[in-house]
Amino acid sequence: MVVFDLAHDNRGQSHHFMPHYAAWFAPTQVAAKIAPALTTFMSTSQPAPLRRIAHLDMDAFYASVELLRYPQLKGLPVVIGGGRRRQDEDLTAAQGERTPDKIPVAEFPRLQGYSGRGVITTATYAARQFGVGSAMGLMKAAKLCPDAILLPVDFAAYRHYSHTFKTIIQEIAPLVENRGIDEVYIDFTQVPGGQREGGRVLARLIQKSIFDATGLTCSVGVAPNKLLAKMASEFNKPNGIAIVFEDDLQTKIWPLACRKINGIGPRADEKLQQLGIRTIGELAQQDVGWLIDHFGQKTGAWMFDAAHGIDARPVVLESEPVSISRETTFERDLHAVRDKAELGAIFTRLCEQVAQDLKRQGYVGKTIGIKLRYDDFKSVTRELTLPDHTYDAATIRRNAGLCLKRAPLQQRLRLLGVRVGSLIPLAEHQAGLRKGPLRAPLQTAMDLAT
DNA sequence: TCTGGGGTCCTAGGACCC
DNA sequence: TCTGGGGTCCTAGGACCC
Repeated sequence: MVVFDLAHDNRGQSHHFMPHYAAWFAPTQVAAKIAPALTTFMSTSQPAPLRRIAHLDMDAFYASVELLRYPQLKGLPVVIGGGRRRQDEDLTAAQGERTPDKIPVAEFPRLQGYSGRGVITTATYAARQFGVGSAMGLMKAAKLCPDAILLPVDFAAYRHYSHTFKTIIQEIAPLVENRGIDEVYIDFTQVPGGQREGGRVLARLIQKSIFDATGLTCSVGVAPNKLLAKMASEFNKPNGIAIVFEDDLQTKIWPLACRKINGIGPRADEKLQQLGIRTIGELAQQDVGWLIDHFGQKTGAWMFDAAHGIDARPVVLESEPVSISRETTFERDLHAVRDKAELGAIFTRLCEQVAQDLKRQGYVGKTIGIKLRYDDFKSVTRELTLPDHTYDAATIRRNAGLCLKRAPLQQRLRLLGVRVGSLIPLAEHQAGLRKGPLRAPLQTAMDLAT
């Protein structure tokens, strides 16, 4: 393999790159000088690298992080979720002077006797044996498996481990796209070693590096694109690697249920089944036009491509948030009139939290919205757009209040949410404000001149 | 005793402007 | 007086994902 040493990139770091990599990452002057030579070189002696995209998915992430702290729970039925304060306090009290790993199993809170509206976020395999699983109500789970240990969700801990494993990946392969707390896409195409055994060698290196640093395992799929990589990462869970090439489409992808395609959810799947389509292979046999007739231009065309393993989406390194929101389900259903004071207090607190989130993350938004969920679980949203961006809690509260007035309030409510959308970075907004007063007179002068 | 919280993207209709 | 498209913004709902 030919390696060019480009000495230093614009962050002052030293790297070795394969030639075609240079055009992307070298300082412009260097790239300009070597580009013609590279083009000749590539066209004569270097075959284009295969596009190799990896999807990495942490195995039972929340439960695994909890087991690092409480190894004595390994193999036992554990569910994580709820968030009733009682569990936190029980556990804190139970800890006392002991380190977490020394707390006897008998002292952990059980599902039995749980009351409240929480749902399961994660269940260990031992717990799943009893038929409990993600999104199930905790009270229902308590009936199925009363002896299961119930741990409160600890997002601070999960975020910490999330940051750790993502940093490790980034040091090995710099092109990483975040997909929530426990998943990433990685572009292997230009990474040294990324082509070896179709990506298996690099996947193994990343897996081992994460395990050595954290004790956590993950599963990796490497394929020509994100769509196939995402499916592949599920093939050999847990702690597995799966390599998929274009030629594997018919043997490895087509036998799978349509629901395995990321983007086909319960509704689309049901509709497909009604049309007699169950597998991706069957989906692939359909006519594009026919799919468009049933699912619309965009979805139909997308489904057709997906079934044929086609997906050109790039790995996206950074993206700006579109909206920031807070919502809460009440302990008991509340009525807009009879529980006005309680509801008002919650409403104000949600607005303050959103305002705080905006400030902390450095954004301002100009669309203020609310979400209501009624006791029959039906939801409505109302929103309005302000003339200017804001992160001010009182402004958000006032306008969210106007939204609330436009919603039906006869029925009792189970959830209230507040959202701020149409976000722009605070810095951008402030720069705009400084320019604002200057621009108006200039505009006028120009208008007069023309 | 049903069903959390934080997001993104798409659709579709209406307003409004050119 | 009637009749156009196209583009953008706004709003409400819904599917989907982690």
